[in-house]
Amino acid sequence: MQKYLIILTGPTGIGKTRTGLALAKYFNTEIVSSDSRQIYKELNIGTAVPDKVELTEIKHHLIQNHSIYENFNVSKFENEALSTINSLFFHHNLVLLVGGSMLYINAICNGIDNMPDADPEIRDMLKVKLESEGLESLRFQLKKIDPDYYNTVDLKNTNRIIHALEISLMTGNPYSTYLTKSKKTRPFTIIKIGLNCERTELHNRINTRVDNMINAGLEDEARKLHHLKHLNAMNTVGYRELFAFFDNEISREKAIELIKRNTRRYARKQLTWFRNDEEMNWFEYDQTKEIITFIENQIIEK
RNA sequence: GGUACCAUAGCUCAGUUGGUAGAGCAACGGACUGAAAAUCCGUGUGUCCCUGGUUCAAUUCCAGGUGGUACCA
Repeated sequence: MQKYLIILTGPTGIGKTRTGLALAKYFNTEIVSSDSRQIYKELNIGTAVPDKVELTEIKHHLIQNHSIYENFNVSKFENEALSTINSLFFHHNLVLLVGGSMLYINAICNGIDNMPDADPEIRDMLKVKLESEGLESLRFQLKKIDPDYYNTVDLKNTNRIIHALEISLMTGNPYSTYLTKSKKTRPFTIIKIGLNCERTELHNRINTRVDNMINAGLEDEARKLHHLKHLNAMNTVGYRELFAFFDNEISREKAIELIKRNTRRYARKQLTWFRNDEEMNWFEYDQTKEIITFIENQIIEK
């Protein structure tokens, strides 16, 4: 029996949760999340996780099942999401993957190369070096260790340079030797559904949603997490702007304004990524009926 | 109703001694292999309020109109 993974995605605030629930009910199946922030159990309001009613109506996976104290990453996501999806196929012919994290979705569709997780000590060491000697020094080191990657990487992107160095130093092999550029094959058929709407309306939806989050108590939630702002997981829109307010760097009003702006920018970045995906089938956010028809036609054809 | 001041990018405003204009913010485009809601790169998007006049040339000067603000009635 052919298995289908329906990937439902789109910019933040477009209504993926709602449409996902409707599809899950219709196809009598379960939802796997592909959201890099909803995966954390400590985050609620700011990540717009499905509420308790929604989570009991339909079984969700990879929602709030990890801690912000862990060093979660895309590779762990790939492994965990794939094994979850494959076990769901034991009882379902169709499974939903719902979320907007582009790289995570890409890892499910195309896979990601195998390499070890970065050693936090080596990363810290490189950060110290960055502080004391500057980015130029890290570039110089990368040029010696991995000239191939040095020639292709964006040399202004500190994160990428640090990552290439930490993997190279840890393993003794140049980072670029781990990049096979091969696409992994999956034992299921993928159908990609993208939700969208006119940009102005998307901005309105986002602005309203941020106001709703503030009214729902986002400030209190963020205040409790303030002392954890150094964690990777807390470098998140909706929290970091409030942290800046708590640290007296900006006003409360300014923080809310920045949350809206940064959410809008995130949505644009998502659209940039998804736009280039030729496999994406685009729908307006309220076309649930059309989406169901589309999926059914796809399945019948195969 | 009268007088003064203002009208330039989505917003706040510069500016052009007359040669079709530029800052900040916002916005937009792009890259993307273990931090990805991350990180990085790039782009002015304009009937200079409207209609006449002067001029080789008007967003700029002049007149009128329209809209706005302030003050006086």
